[in-house]
Amino acid sequence: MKQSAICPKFEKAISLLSQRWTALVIYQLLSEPQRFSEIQSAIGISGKVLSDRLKELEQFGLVKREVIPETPVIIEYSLTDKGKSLEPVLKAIENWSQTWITIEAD
Amino acid sequence: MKQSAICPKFEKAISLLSQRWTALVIYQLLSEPQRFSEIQSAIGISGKVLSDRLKELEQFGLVKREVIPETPVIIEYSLTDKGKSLEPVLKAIENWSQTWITIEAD
DNA sequence: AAACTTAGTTACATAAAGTAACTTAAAGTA
DNA sequence: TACTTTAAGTTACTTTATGTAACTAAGTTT
Repeated sequence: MKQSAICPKFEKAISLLSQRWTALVIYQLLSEPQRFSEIQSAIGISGKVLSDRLKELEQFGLVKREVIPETPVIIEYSLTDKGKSLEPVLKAIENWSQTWITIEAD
Repeated sequence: MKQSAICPKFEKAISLLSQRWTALVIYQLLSEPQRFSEIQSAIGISGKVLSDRLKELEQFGLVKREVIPETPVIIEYSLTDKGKSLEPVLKAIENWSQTWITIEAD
């Protein structure tokens, strides 16, 4: 029984990125900082799960939540450097998808 | 209400890769073709879910299942070209994880 | 004051994943 | 021959994650 030679850092990264919605939220924030409701309608995630994901991503240091005291108050989510550093990963997926994924018309 | 400008191919790729275990299974097969039980013990996935994932990946054209009529019979799973083409994606994640993920000792 | 918007939260329903025992087929062992 | 083991799954059941929709709190517009 040869046990997992899988690097724990890699495993942790994978478990982060393979949570549903996580990659899409990051991808969405890659273009620009956004508000809760913008992310929500852009990717079609429920408020509950988006709320969960943003908290996790914040804890993980990938996303920053900022309260902008305009009137009315704006709550803006943006990527930290760590978050932005995932861009190559997302781009690699994007690239791959253009070559290998087909969408069947129905 | 500006609706999803997200590319459907990208979205499909993301929904594939952000299913739990999918990326790890592919990563594992990247090194060499393997048998069911090898994958299972290497990444610590349950038989049930591995079975599900392998079927999905086969349907998706990423993995090939081959019955090798040795004695005893060997069932070998390997990546197709489409599967292998995910290597840059997995490597990008691996790279990222080495720079940005920390494992806390406890 | 009444109605609306933003950023959530709560309660409940459904779907996905984990666990452990079981199955089937072939092979090895007593 | 009967008994056990191994590989590759499957099944039944439990736990966890996600989805849905209604609700809240604070401020805004009418």
